[in-house]
Amino acid sequence: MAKIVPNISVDCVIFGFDFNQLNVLLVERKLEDEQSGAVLIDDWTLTGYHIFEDEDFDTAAARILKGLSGLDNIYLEQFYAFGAIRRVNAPKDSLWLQHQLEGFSERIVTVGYFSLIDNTTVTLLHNNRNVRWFPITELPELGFDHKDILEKALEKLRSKLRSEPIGFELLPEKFTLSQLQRLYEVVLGTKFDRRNFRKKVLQMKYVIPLDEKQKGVKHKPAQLFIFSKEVYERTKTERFDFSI
Amino acid sequence: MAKIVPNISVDCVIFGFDFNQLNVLLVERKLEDEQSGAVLIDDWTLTGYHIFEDEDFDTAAARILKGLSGLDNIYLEQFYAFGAIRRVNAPKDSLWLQHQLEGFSERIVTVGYFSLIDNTTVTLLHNNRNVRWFPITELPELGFDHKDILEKALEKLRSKLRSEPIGFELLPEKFTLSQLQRLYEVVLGTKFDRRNFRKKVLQMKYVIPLDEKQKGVKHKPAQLFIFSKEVYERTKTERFDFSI
DNA sequence: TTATAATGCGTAGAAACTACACATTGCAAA
DNA sequence: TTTGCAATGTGTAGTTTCTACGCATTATAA
Repeated sequence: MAKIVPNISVDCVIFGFDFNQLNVLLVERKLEDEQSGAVLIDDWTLTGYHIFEDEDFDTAAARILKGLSGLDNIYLEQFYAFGAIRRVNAPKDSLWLQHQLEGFSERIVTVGYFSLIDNTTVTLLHNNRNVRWFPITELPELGFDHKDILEKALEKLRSKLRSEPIGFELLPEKFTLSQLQRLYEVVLGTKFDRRNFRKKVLQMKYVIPLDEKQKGVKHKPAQLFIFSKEVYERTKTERFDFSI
Repeated sequence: MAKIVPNISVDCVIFGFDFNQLNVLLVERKLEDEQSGAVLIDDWTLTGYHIFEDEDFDTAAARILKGLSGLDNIYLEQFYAFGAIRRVNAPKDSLWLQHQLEGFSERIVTVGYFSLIDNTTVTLLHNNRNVRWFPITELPELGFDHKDILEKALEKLRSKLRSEPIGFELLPEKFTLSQLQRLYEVVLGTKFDRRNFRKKVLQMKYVIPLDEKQKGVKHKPAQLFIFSKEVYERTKTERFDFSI
C-alpha cells in the first residue's frame, strides 16, 4: 500500500442533475466527544483525500469519485488549486484532522476537480458515512474552505457550460430538449425562450434525434436525443467573442 | 526567513508582446562538471520556485514574477496544477535538483500561473542568470515538464482571450487598434479583416479613444486608445454560446 | 369525450457578421 | 517642393444569426 502525501489532497465537487435542480454531493462530518457524547462537529464537506505517493492528480480524483459513486469513466476536470495558508486551520478543522489517524499536517493544499453525473440513476456507496445530494440553492454549513471551493467550481462549470457542450454529461444518454433547456436554465440561472432554444440546439449537428419518444409522462411525450462527442469533435470551430 | 515547502512549487509562464510576436520569458539552466568542465545540462526553463510555509500560491507567484521583472501589480492567473508522478525525475532534472542545495524532493507538484506583460518597456533583472524572451514560435529545449506547462498556459491564454478583454494587459497603456489586432492575430493564429475588427472594437464602450496620435512612425500616425477595466466591469454581460 | 399540460413548428423584424474598395495622412526620398 | 510610400480611416450591401411571438398537436387522466 502506497504512502499518502501528507500535505497534498484532491477534493471533488460532484455535480448532479435530477431534471429539476443542480445538486452537489456532500459527506457529513460528525464528531462527538467520547466521554460526554457532546457534538463537537456536525457539518458537511466535499469528498476529498490525500494523494498517494505513486499517484497523479487525475488518478486520485477518479479514485475518490469511484469510492463514493462506484462509477468509472465520469467527466472529471481539474479547475483550481487551493493553497491559502490556513485553509484547514479553523479550530473545528484542526480538531477533525487530528482525529483522522493518518497523515495529519498543518498545511494542506488541495487540487479541486469537478465532476458531472446524471444523478437520476446513480447509487451512492455510503461506506458508513452519511452522504447526500444537496441542491446548490440549499447548502448546509460546509467545513474547511469547501464553500470557496464549491463556488469556484460552480463558476467554472457555468463558464464552461457557456462555451462547450458539457451539459450532456449531466443528463442520461437519451434526453429531451426540455430537459436540456431546464439544465441550462438552472445552472446558468437564466430563462430561454423554448422555441429559440430548440432552434439553436437543433442546428447543432452533434445533438442527434432518435426515432424514440419519452415514456411514462402524463402529457405529449417528447422526442429523445443523444449527444455525439464524436460529431462534436469533428465539426467544432473556434469562436471569437470578447463580449461586451 | 520562512522555510520552503519541499514538494510544492509555483511556476510562472510570463508572456510578453512586442507589437510583433508573442514571447515567453525563460531562464537558462546550465550545469558543467566541476572537474572536466563538460556541459552536463544546457537548456531553458520557466521561472519557478518552491512556496514558503507562510505563503499562499498567489503570493508566491507574485514574488517570483517580481524577482525576475521587478514589476508589481501585474496580471497573474493560476491556470493549472501539475502533479504527474515523474514530472521532475528525468535524469537531467534529478541531477539539476540535486545541485540546488535547498529542499530537494523526489516528487514536486507545481501550480502554474501565467502572467501578461508589455515587453516593450520591461527591464529584466538577471541576478546572475541568463534570462531571455523567446517568441513562442521559436522555443529552445525546455527542462522538466515545462513544455507541457507552457502549452497548457497558451491554451488557457487563447481561450480566455476569446471571451474576456485580457489582451490589453499585453499592451502599453496607450495603444492603436492595429497593435491590438496584431496581438489577437498572433495569439490566436488567425487573420481578421481590418475594417471589421475595428468596427467590433469600436463598439466596445470600454475601449476609449484618446485625443492623441501615435508618434515616431514613418506613415500616417494612428489614433491611440486606452482600455478601461472600470467601464468593462460596469457594462459586461454574460454571453450564451455553446458554439458549434 | 373533454380538459390538461406539455410538445412541435414558423415567421417577421432586429442585430451582428462578412466581404470588399477607395480616399486620407504624415514622413521620407527625390 | 514634390512625389511615393505605407499605413490609417471610413461605408455599404448581402448574409446569417438572434429575438419575440402565436397556434396547432398529442398523449394522458378525469
